[in-house]
Amino acid sequence: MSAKSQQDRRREQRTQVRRAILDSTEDVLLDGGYEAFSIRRLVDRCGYTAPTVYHHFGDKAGLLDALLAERYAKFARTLKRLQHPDDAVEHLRAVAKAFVRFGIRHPDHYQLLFMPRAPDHAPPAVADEMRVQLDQAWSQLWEAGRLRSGGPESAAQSLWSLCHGLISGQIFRPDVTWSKTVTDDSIDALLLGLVSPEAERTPNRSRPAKARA
Amino acid sequence: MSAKSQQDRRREQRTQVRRAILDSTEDVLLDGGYEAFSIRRLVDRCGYTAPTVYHHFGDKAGLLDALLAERYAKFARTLKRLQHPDDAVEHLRAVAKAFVRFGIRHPDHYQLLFMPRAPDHAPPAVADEMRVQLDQAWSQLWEAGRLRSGGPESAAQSLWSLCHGLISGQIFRPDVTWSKTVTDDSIDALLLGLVSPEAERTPNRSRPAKARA
DNA sequence: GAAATCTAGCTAACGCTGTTAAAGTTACAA
DNA sequence: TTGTAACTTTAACAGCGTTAGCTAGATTTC
Repeated sequence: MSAKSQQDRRREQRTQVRRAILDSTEDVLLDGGYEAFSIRRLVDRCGYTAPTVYHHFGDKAGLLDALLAERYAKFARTLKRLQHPDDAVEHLRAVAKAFVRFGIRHPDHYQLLFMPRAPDHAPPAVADEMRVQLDQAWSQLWEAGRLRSGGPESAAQSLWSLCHGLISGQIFRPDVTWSKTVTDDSIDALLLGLVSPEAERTPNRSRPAKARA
Repeated sequence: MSAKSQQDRRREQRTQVRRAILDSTEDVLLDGGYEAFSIRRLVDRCGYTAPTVYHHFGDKAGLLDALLAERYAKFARTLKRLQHPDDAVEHLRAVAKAFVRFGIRHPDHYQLLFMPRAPDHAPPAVADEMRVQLDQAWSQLWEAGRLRSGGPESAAQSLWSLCHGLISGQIFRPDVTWSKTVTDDSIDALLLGLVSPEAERTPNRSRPAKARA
């Protein structure tokens, strides 16, 4: 029992150190932004030295990935709460808008999660979960014959691209006065253009076929 | 006469040096990509030393801006050739698609022109010309009452965001297998969702009100 | 209990980056 | 000839991500 508890205590200490480093990472990130973040600044803040950080996280990317995995988990939970299991279009609309809002409110996290530093460096695997989730909704619409043109991949990538463009535009061009409705307007418009209303295909029109899509 | 010609010769020498540095910049950029570009690599290639580059271009951003101003001028000329003065929607469609195609074919130039390195660093002023040109088309549609919702700013920023998202997605995620039709599909869909067909507004319904937009 | 092993953290350094101060060189003007 | 201005260089600064090599301490093994 003692041996086991010793191991546990050591593991606990390890996670405590990781916790402290991650918290300082978040601090530095928050008050300097992504561009200003550096290992030097981090170790000045958290008291440890650079090699300790490397010992625990491998390299800078590993450190940021670890931080982002936590943040993404939180975000994924809020996205799960938005599900409209009965209406694929409303599901896509809600997730897309929430996603854009998240990106604009947390530009540093967004950059780390979805804007790879180099073309070959893929973002953390956890960031693809959402895409898979959305792909399901698109397949559903495709099987229901409600995509006006193109396949479900094309539609999924369209919405994905629009969201990314909305976020990075508003992040990187604060000098532009962005329309307050651009996010809602563009997502609504794209869905309107991609998806045909339910009534067009199913002959039974028990429901009034929706004012929106 | 002699004095003047001397001055001219000096100016000519100056532009020659600038030309040589810019050409080497292009070379380094082409075979290493944007990430791998550095002043050191540049001066190794072009024979001059770093302070010479700084003397002529101010700093790294100035050097890249100078290169990009040239490249953008070429690009703007090809865009001008696409104008459909009689049909604002077709004009927007053609310019948007050409723009995305340009971005994907010249990722390094695109990054420099439209992806500022820091949130406060605005892209070169020359890059805004196109936006102004497109804004005119949107105002035209707005005045014709053909925007389904939102104002012309919102619509313009929607299309702009979509284009940017399409390009940066396909640049930075070569691991994803992008749909070959995603650019056309998404631009068509967004325009379809943003702009109502001409017949909807004018009471005379001589045309069947919906082939494309 | 003593020896071997493993872990965590440190100091100091490497090679790279953008940038610049200061000095030397060259060409033209007075 | 002397002065002035532009041009180019050498040498360096401050910062970056990263790592080799060492020490102190805890854990395991004999």
